[in-house]
Amino acid sequence: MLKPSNLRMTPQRQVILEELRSVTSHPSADEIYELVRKRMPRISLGTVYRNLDILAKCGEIQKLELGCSMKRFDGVAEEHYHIRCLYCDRVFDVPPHSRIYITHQLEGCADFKIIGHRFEFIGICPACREQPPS
Amino acid sequence: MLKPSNLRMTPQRQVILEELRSVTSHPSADEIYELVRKRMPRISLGTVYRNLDILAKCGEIQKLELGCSMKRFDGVAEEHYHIRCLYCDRVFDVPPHSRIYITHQLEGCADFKIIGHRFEFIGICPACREQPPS
DNA sequence: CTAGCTGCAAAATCTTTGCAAATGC
DNA sequence: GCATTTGCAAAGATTTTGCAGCTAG
Repeated sequence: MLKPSNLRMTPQRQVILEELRSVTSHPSADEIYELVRKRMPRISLGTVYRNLDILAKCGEIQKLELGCSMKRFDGVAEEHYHIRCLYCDRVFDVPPHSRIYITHQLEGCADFKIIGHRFEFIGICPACREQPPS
Repeated sequence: MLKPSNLRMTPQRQVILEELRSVTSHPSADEIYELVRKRMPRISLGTVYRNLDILAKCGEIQKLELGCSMKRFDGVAEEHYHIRCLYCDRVFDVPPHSRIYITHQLEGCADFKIIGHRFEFIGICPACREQPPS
């Protein structure tokens, strides 16, 4: 979680961080852009992308690499798993105590240095179970 | 692994399947296009995309949703985990006996119907350990 | 025959980038 | 003051789609 000292806290960066932290919906860059635009109508989408990248590199937020076309972002920096609804594509947090212990020893991949893993549950959310999409 | 009877086995589809099954490199659509083009110079990229989609929907191949910008494809239909090199981005298979037992019971997500999971290891491959990229 | 498929090209989607002006620190 | 950041717009990268002609079964 390195924070290079040459980074500035611009109003744009501040608002992007605040808006992302105010929701639990794991929004895409474009959704964050729409949220931020309500407070800062002149901000550009490029600025949103640039700041999300920078904030993710600093460890302030997470850029999620889930199995959907767009990247999504999470204002919670602590690693945790996610579960995505197959139908509505919404993403929810898996409670941290459900984090699975993953061994870093993989038979047959002995020469690989394992440095992490990505884990995503796929399921059907309560809302979509009630009312499957047309 | 449903195979709708209204599907035809065209030469293009056949060659795409053969080429994908002839490699273990988990190629992207564009890489498959290049492979197929050696045997079928007039094939179009659109046809490759359309056939990869159809073959994946039939369960003949897998469309991998890994944490990289392009989708990659796997000619092995059986589910197995993958490990991707952080440096060179190459993807390797994790031997099937390393498959981890994942409980479908998730505390706190009780209302979610879990139907699967995606799991990808990130590591550094032997080649990149020997000679880190510049 | 005819539903499904192809090649081509244009469009769509998501993300990155070049540049000149503006601005935190 | 000056390196970083911004808005804008254009370009890039990947994937999808419309269409008219072709083809497997």
